[in-house]
Amino acid sequence: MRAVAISFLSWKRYLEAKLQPCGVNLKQAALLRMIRSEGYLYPADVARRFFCDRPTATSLINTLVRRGWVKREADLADARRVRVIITDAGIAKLDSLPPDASRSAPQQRDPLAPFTEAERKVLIPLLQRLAAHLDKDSIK
Amino acid sequence: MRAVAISFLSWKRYLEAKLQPCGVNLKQAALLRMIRSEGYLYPADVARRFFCDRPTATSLINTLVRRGWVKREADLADARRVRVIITDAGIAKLDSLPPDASRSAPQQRDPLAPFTEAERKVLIPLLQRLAAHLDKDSIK
DNA sequence: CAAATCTCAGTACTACTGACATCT
DNA sequence: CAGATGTCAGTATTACTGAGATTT
Repeated sequence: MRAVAISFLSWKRYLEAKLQPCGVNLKQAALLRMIRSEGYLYPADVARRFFCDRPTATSLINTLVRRGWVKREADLADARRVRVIITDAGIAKLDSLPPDASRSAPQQRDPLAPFTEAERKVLIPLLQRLAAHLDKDSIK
Repeated sequence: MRAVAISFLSWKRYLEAKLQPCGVNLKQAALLRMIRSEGYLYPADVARRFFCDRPTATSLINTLVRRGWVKREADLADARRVRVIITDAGIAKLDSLPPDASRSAPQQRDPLAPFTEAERKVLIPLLQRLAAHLDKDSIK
């Protein structure tokens, strides 16, 4: 897990440095991308995906609302719930980000650079199994 | 990198929940462990190891000083520098932590549980190479 | 009424920038 | 003096707890 932590933290710091001129941090960019691709998210979804509590999700959402990148919308099916949707400004902001500033789509600094094709074929499925294993358990 | 992020964040949340009753978070525990094992650290070391800036390292150290777990000491060889050393209370606190609450020494929830012995022998070196690759680049 | 969902108030910690004092 | 090291002030974000409003 030490190697996982170093990998993640190095990568995070690299991406944050890259995103910073855009006025976005890693979590904000990831959240915007999720909302755009899914159409909307409930605050509880946000909390689950970011491994945080619901009040924390509220503040994550609030910072994006303050920037004008997302907004809240009533959910007609269940009035307890709120849909978080992306705004035009949010889409524009996402489009303005450097293309490799994502956890999943690297280019300039390729995490896989030091590995051969055969090693990648082994490493990637193993990593995905590790993530699935740890993630599953974390849903208390 | 997505799998790496999910693995790390799930693991982090699990450990933080475990450490919380002790009044320590993951970074604090890791820092205490580093200081104990190395004897002392300079603030610049702390910044490098936690992938943060020097002022942030100062506040990490300050929170531990406030708790009485570490203290600062003059460095005789270079008067610009400060050594951060652990106190008796810090050692006692470390010893009181649950044994598997570390990034490196898991027990109750084994991250490697779903893997066979052969798979572990493959995954671990690959992960260490990934960490070394990303970490190296991050030293600007 | 019990449970789910969300938010608010308050607190603490993390992280950065910019500035500055000190020492090599 | 240039460079390295550490800290301070100020600000913003993240994260939690505890409480409360609303809806199912």
